[in-house]
Amino acid sequence: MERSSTPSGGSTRREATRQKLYEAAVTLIAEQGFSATTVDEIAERAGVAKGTVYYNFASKSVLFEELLRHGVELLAASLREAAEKTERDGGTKVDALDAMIRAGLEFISRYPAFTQLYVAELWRTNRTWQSTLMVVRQQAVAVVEGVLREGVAGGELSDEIDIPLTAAALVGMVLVAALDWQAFQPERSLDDVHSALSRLLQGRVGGNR
Amino acid sequence: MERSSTPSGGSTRREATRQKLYEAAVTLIAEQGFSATTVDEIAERAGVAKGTVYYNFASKSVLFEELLRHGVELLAASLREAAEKTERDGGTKVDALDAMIRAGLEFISRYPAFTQLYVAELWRTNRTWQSTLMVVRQQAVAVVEGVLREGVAGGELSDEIDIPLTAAALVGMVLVAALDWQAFQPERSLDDVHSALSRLLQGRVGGNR
DNA sequence: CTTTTTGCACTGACTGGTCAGTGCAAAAGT
DNA sequence: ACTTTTGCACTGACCAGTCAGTGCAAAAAG
Repeated sequence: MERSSTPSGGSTRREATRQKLYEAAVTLIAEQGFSATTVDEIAERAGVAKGTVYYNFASKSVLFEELLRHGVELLAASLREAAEKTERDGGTKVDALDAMIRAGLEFISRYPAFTQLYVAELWRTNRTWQSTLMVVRQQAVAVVEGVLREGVAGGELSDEIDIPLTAAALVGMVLVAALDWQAFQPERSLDDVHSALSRLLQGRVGGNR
Repeated sequence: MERSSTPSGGSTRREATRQKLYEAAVTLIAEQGFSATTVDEIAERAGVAKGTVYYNFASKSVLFEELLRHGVELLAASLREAAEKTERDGGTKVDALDAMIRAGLEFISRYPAFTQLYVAELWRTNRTWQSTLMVVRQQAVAVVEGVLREGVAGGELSDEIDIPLTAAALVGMVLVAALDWQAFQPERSLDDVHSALSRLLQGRVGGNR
């Protein structure tokens, strides 16, 4: 019957199967979208029988929702870690933002499919995922907002900035630049992309140095 | 024998039907995605019979492709217009970028559904739309690249900026900030969003004014 | 002027195929 | 022993695309 959903403690075999299903689903859904991806395809790509999908997940939608939650935890964790590391190393808040941009780019280049899928589904007016996605989004944006807030409090950043809007814009800038990089200019290095974004963040676009 | 055709182009009735179908399709696809939207739904929302969809468009995909082309032309035109107007008024290139940000925001708030759909479909690895979407994307990004290039040539902008990457990042910033605004903070005014982005562009985030 | 023809625009019932989800007995782990 | 996975046949809903036919107005014929 329904085992407790906490992964810690479940059998290893089951967990391994779920992992294979996540990986298969994330790439297929990123490529084709949720509706266009069939459960048969997911099962086949994961090398598993169709029945196994339904033994492990209540439905196709549930599989997708758990996938989203799983993925965004990884992202939020790596952003948080980047910010904290900068903190420990005595960097400024702008340094922390810069480190987070890099962490974001690294995440996206490691899990491009998850990012594609996230962007594609986030702003749907569709009621189905909305609640899951709101949570998921908030986790990522909150980390950036936290750093901005501390920067303003400490006088390092202008107190005129609009924290939620600026955080959203920064996340968007990184997200879209990264996807564009992967999709349309894959020959560029991560450093190229990082320094372009860094320059934008630090206002070194206008004025000749 | 010659059918009475209106001097410029096809019959008015046909054009009106196609317009209704565009409008119905754009909102439905933005809400649900391409695959999850049925032709029956589109026809019903447009107030026509299903057969009419196929009388006017070869297939569901073709309807969607023409919709994309139609929409991005509006966007590129309004960006171009904003840049040119700034030019005429003797503004700087940074002023032009700022005007384009505003034009982008205005476009998005006028056609939110188109923007949603564009973002959701653009980075799919799926082969189906790729060619159409590349063209569509290039039309929008090229306008921004043009202004950046002129700014660098004229010495107003740093010659160290990576034009394609910066253009993509700027477009992304505006796109995502605007969608976030619509979806999660709709009470904010266009001016709020514009000034937050403007501040980011002009590097007034770091430093207390 | 009246009747007939022509062709465009549209209609909606229908078809052939697809796919999420089920059921179950046998096999394979652990 | 028990949990998990397999393989496969099956169902019922749903959906893209088709097609024979309708309505209408302008043009041609009478």
